[in-house]
Amino acid sequence: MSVRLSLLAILDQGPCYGYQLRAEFDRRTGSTWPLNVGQIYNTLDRLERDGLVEKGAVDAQGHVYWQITDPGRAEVAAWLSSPVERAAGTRDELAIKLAVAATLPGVDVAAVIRAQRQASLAQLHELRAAAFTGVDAGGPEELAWSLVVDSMVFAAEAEVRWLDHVETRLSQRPQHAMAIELSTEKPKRGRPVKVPTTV
Amino acid sequence: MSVRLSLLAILDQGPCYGYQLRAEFDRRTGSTWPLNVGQIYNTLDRLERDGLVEKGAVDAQGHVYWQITDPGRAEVAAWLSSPVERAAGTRDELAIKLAVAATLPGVDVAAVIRAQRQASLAQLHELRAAAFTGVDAGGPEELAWSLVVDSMVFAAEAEVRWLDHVETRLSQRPQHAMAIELSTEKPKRGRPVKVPTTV
DNA sequence: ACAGCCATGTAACTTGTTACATGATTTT
DNA sequence: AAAATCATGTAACAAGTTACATGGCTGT
Repeated sequence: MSVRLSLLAILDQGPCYGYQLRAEFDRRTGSTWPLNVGQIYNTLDRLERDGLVEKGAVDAQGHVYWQITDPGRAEVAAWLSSPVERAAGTRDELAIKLAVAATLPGVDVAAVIRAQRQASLAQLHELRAAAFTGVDAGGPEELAWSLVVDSMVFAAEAEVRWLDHVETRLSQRPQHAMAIELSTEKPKRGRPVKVPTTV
Repeated sequence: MSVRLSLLAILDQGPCYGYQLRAEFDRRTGSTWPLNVGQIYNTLDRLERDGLVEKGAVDAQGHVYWQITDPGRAEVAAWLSSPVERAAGTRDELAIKLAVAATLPGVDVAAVIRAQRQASLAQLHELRAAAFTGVDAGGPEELAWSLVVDSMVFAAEAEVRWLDHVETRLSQRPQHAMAIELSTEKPKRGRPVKVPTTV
């Protein structure tokens, strides 16, 4: 939902045309995750379908301007005032992968962890180098870019720390103590979700 | 891709029928992200379409067993041996949101950060409490669950740290120094993606 | 003239996700 | 007998993403 809502939030500042929206999004996210132009028009159509934006005027150059509606403004306000729920809400690809790999008898978890750790660490170093070149950040665009890179650095650090943590915990017990065989008995549902949802 | 590949990896251990697959997935991920049953059959159909699994025998109870194919096995091997690329590859909802919010003139970024920080911190405390109840983890299922919760703890910690970091950096300069007005000039593409991809 | 960017759009597709229908079996 | 769980499936949709088609304009 972040692309959709980001575009909506930009439109909340004033009407834009499609191509312009991409540039606005790219600048504001430090061009870190460049957006395919087609997706803009796609998303605009869907936002219009949902009544959050509407086609506005066309200027002399032929630019098709889109403007936000009242429901759209409400949507943006709700987005900005409510936190992003990730921990319990969204699936964590790496956590899933490692949990599954660790509980599968035939899998060399240690190797999976090693490979991931190496890649994550390499990434972290590159990120730190990139972050370093951007500390002199003068303009707002550089600052925005710098914040995004920092978030990646923090996330990568946490990832490496967690990998080490997992490696330690797994090394304390033999591989077979972790493995879960395919149950031939009737499957029972596991314990109910214990992780709080905080919604 | 993680659900799809997780199911495939489980099938790599031996044939399963749909309903069983859900239980296997749930147990192995600590029932943290319970899977809608329908998605299983959905995913199996798509895996079959892609030639990664095939319908196998039906037992006396009427259970439809699915088995992995050679291409499927190769896919699992590739998945396990290659790292998950998140930092530069996948979009970070919160980073996008904050970067956009911070560069939008009319937005009270500080309030957004405060709200997020409060929610993330509350989540973190709940997670730590949940993790604490699980440290005595005896069985493999408890251990798997514990690892997943730990990953959430580490991620939440990093999130809070980053939020504080952002707050500090933003408080150093006035709000207007961060804002990026909608450009009326011809949009130019920003700097090319500087963040390394490590692929 | 030709290459390349500006600009709008369309069509197809991916994974994930939910709601619903339908029976069989099991438990209470 | 009723309720719950087991088990398989279908239909629809969301958001993201890409490839492609089509013009106009601009710089070389």
